[in-house]
Amino acid sequence: MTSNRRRAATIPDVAREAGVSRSTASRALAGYGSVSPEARERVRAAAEKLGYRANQLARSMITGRTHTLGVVIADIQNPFFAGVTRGITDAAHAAGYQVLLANTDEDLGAERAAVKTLCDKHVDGLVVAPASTTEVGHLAALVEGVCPVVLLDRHAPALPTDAVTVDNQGASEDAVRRLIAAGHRRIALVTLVGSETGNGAGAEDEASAPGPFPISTGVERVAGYRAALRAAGVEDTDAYLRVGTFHRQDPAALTDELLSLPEPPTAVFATDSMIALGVLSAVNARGLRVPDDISVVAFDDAEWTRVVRPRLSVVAQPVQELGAEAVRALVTRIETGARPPRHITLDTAFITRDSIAPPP
DNA sequence: GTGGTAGGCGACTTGGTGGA
DNA sequence: TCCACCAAGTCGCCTACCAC
Repeated sequence: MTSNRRRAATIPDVAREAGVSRSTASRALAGYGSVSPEARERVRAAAEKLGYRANQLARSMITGRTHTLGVVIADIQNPFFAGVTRGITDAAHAAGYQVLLANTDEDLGAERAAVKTLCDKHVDGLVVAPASTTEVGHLAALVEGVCPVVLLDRHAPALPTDAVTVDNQGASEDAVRRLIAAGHRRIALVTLVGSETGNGAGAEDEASAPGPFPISTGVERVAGYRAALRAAGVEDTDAYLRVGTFHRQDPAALTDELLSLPEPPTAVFATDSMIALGVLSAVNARGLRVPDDISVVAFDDAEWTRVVRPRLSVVAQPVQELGAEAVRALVTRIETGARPPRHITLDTAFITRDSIAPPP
């Protein structure tokens, strides 16, 4: 079987067309050494005529660099990661890098496969939102080797590399404190964790039990929730804490279970905007009104939270800036080599809208 | 300023050799 | 004949060096 694909023009082709040697053509195209203006123009014209494009594969062989970044995100459908990816691609292009994207659905096995695939493609570095911040052996091997890694949205203390996050605990504590200030005492938290954790949290029968959490984000947001409740004198801080498993438990079902309790919560804190959708779905299904019957607060300022009625009060993260900062940290690490790992923490802001009211 | 040449990058294929 | 193993060659490009 023969290929219909025409052979791409190479430097020898351009040199022949321009009537110069390969050396001169190469010098003129790459902009090094000395080339007369006339020869440079002839080479340029020949390259344009032949549609010459430098072979990046061949160039990568020499330089050892592909100018490609691998990005491993947890949930491509989540508006948070859509915004983060926008920040990543903009910052990468500005720095002269292309991006290869992989989605893991918060699954550790899928993450390991994605990391392997991207490394096989010889990306210059990886931005990873890890499905687990405790099981990071596959990333540790890279950090110790030749592929720099920057963690995004989550950080793993055992992994000596850069991480870019927000102050999840502080932001969560602040959000719950605002519900307490509005008079609430029965405040629920609904969250999801990855599907394969290796520590039991992914088991079906343990799904609604509080912790352990495989992701630092979950640990910190729950810690902030508990801290705020403790500070308000609430003894059983886990009575209204519900932890589901990504793709197994529906946040709406978890919320419905909470609303079935003899003393149901008067407020719900959803740890991301997708979970908030599930919470609202369950609230609507029961004919309850926000905020008259139940107050709702979400982590993430997704666009829809500003459009629905009532508009949701949220913890806003600098979503695009998270991605851009991760790329900047990664490019610095690629281009300047080893330096002590940094944990960059960006600020959040609580946005008060219409979904908080005193308890009924 | 220019031309010619050699070496090297990494993954893969091809061909030669030796042993079972 | 089959298999395993190894060396050499392939691809396109960059770079250094020397000669003119």
